[in-house]
Amino acid sequence: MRRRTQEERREEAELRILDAATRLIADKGLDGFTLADVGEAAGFSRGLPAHYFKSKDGLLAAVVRRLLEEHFAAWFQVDPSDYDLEDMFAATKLFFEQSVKNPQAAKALHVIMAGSFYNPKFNKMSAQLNAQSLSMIERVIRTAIEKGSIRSDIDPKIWSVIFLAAATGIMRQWLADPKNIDLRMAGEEAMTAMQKHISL
Amino acid sequence: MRRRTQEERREEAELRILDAATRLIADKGLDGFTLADVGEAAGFSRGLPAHYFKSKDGLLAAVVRRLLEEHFAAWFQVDPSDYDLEDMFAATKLFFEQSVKNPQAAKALHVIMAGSFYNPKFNKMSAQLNAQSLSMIERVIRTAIEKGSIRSDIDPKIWSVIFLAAATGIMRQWLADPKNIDLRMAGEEAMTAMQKHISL
Amino acid sequence: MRRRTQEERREEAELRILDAATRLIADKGLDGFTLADVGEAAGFSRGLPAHYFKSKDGLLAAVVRRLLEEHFAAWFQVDPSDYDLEDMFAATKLFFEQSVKNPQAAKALHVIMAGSFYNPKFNKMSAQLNAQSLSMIERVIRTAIEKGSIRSDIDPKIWSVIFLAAATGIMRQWLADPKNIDLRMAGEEAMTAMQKHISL
Amino acid sequence: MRRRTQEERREEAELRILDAATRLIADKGLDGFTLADVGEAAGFSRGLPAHYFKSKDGLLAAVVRRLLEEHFAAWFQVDPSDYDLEDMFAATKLFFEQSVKNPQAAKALHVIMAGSFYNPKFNKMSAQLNAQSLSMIERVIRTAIEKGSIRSDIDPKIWSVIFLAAATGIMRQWLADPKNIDLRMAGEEAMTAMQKHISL
DNA sequence: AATGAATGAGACTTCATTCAT
DNA sequence: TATGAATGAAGTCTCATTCAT
Repeated sequence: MRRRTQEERREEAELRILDAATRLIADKGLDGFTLADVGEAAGFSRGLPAHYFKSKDGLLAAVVRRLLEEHFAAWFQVDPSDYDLEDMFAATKLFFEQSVKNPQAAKALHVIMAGSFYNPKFNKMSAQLNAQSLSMIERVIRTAIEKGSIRSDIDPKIWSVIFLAAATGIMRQWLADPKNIDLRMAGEEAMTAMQKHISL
Repeated sequence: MRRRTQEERREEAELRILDAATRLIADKGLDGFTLADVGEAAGFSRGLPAHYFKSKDGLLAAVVRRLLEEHFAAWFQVDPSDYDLEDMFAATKLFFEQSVKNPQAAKALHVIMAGSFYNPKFNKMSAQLNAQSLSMIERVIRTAIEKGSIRSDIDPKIWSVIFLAAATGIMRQWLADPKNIDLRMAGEEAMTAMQKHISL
Repeated sequence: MRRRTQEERREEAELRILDAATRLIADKGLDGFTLADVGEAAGFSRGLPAHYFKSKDGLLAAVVRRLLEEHFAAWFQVDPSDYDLEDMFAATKLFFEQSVKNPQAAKALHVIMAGSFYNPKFNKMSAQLNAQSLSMIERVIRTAIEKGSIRSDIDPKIWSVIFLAAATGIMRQWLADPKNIDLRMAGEEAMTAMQKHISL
Repeated sequence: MRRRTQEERREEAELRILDAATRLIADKGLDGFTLADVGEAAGFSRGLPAHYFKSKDGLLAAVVRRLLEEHFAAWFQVDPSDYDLEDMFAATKLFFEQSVKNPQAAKALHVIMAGSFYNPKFNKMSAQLNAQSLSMIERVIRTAIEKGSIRSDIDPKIWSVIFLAAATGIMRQWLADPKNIDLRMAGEEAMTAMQKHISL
């Protein structure tokens, strides 16, 4: 049996570290763990995370990158041009499904977003994701109005805010108390309600 | 007479410290300032905040207490028993008004809630506020259903989640980017939409 | 008996820390001790030096400042305008005397100068001291030429380099091996030789 | 044939590593680079320097060895027995020439000497070089006195210190500020002056 | 032979907290 | 009462070194 190549070792180690970091972020919050904790949680030495990612911010950035790429790409990396209302609701549903399937990833992403409020390195990113989501929703609404599928007296900007607010707000509550909040039901109900309200 | 003055001075000093702390929480986040910073920002010595509030947690607790008492009492300290739908929407509107009037307080409260997720001393409080809000909304909805003012096929639990989600979600976006988000308009629009949707 | 005031405590503590740092620099070199070592050597906690001086560089800067101010002011903070050759040789002699009296200070200064070669924060300072010394010597020589007390075919720039080289070079050897080098004799002999050589 | 090539390759690789190390020492100081830096600067892997030289100290020792052997042999590895004053001044001049031709080597040597003061592994070497230089100069002076070419009232020990001081002091200034210091001129002038002074 | 992955000790630095004045 | 001096624990980060491939 051939031993793992260097590259494989490295790659696997990085992934295990990112996993451990994601878990720790979800479980203890951004300030609740140290780089050394991550190393140990991943089954490596206390120094390895720093060795790979140079700094805690570097590690967090890598975690964010991975979360966006591997878990929530459908939502965050979307081309809004050929998106209609149905697609958007479907994507939102997918986002919720993903989150239920991998609550730790969802929680970690949420924690990072919230905690990045004051970290100059991250608030730009979180602001960007927010703005990107808003403008995507807004365009979808505008297109739907033009197509005549929803009422024309709907303010797209306001309603993009409301839509995003509902989605993230429900998410927040579910993450805070997963046992008592039914993410899927609340999500669907809210979306249906909004859809009905703004439809012709 | 002399005695009174001492007490007053103490009280005023405490208030100035709490104000400074609120400002710093809003501007730099929970971990972005030290007790000494608070003392200096309040125009006192570096040691006074510790002297008055014993610890940073003590100071934060006092800040929370004050924010809830003085700024957001209408929302958080409500007796849901004699509350109807109108009252609730009015209270929400008031909450938004308060926040626009005193954004720093609103932001500080938000930051504390988010950041207290993993602070054992505070997550109980934030969970409580959340649960309290939810159950209050839920009871209001139930009562409204009984009174026949809203549809009976509405799930009070789900809709309390949705309502709170919308309110806090809009709040979050406004705090993150006050210039681009119109808190009052988005808030009112969202509330009206929900009200219409669940009404008979 | 009255206890020490806060200010006195602070001042004394700072001095003791600077003394300890000077000693450690002389004994172990710039990289041979930690801030914690300084605190303990001064009889305080391991954290105090960092508390006062923020960083190791900050502590070193304070040590330099103090050495220049308290031990070697005569040489380094001179107004060259009213200086003649005699004054300069006297100052040099004084510098050697000072060094013999307080070898630790002399050694610390030397170590810092040498070690600052690559520390951006300090090489400016050491370059400055060097340039300042050179230009002072050069002006003294020029004035002496004008006054006719030394030969006119002497190149002031070259000889300022030679003079400074001899002084610092002798210093260096003495510091490296105080028992085998007679700083005063070598210094005086060198100065006398140079003086004779450049005099008419 | 094959064997030879391997050895040559190894030898060339070692030389390139030593060159890179010399460059880095001159440019960044003893603590300003890592073994990995050396590997990369030499165009090899990050691990090769450690592989060849076992440790950083090992690498430094090799650098010193090479500098003394290849660049400054004339000065440092001299047999003083058959040396006269002329030879010594010639050797000094040669040392200066070498340094001008290969300033990086000169600077590296200087940096190592200065920085080795407190490195137990190296201070012995630097002390030895110093002592060796002094005793060589002293013997040359004594011989010259016996031969009657310089004054008998010259103290050989003192003057060996002065001579070495001037040479190294000028060197130091030139290394610190090569543009403003004329090493050759200052060196020659200083040597001529000393020679004249101690000659009959 | 050569690469680079992984370790772990130790440095710097920050700050809540305690204590002296 | 109020100030600020002093402590010490803990975190981040760097690297020489060892080890696997």
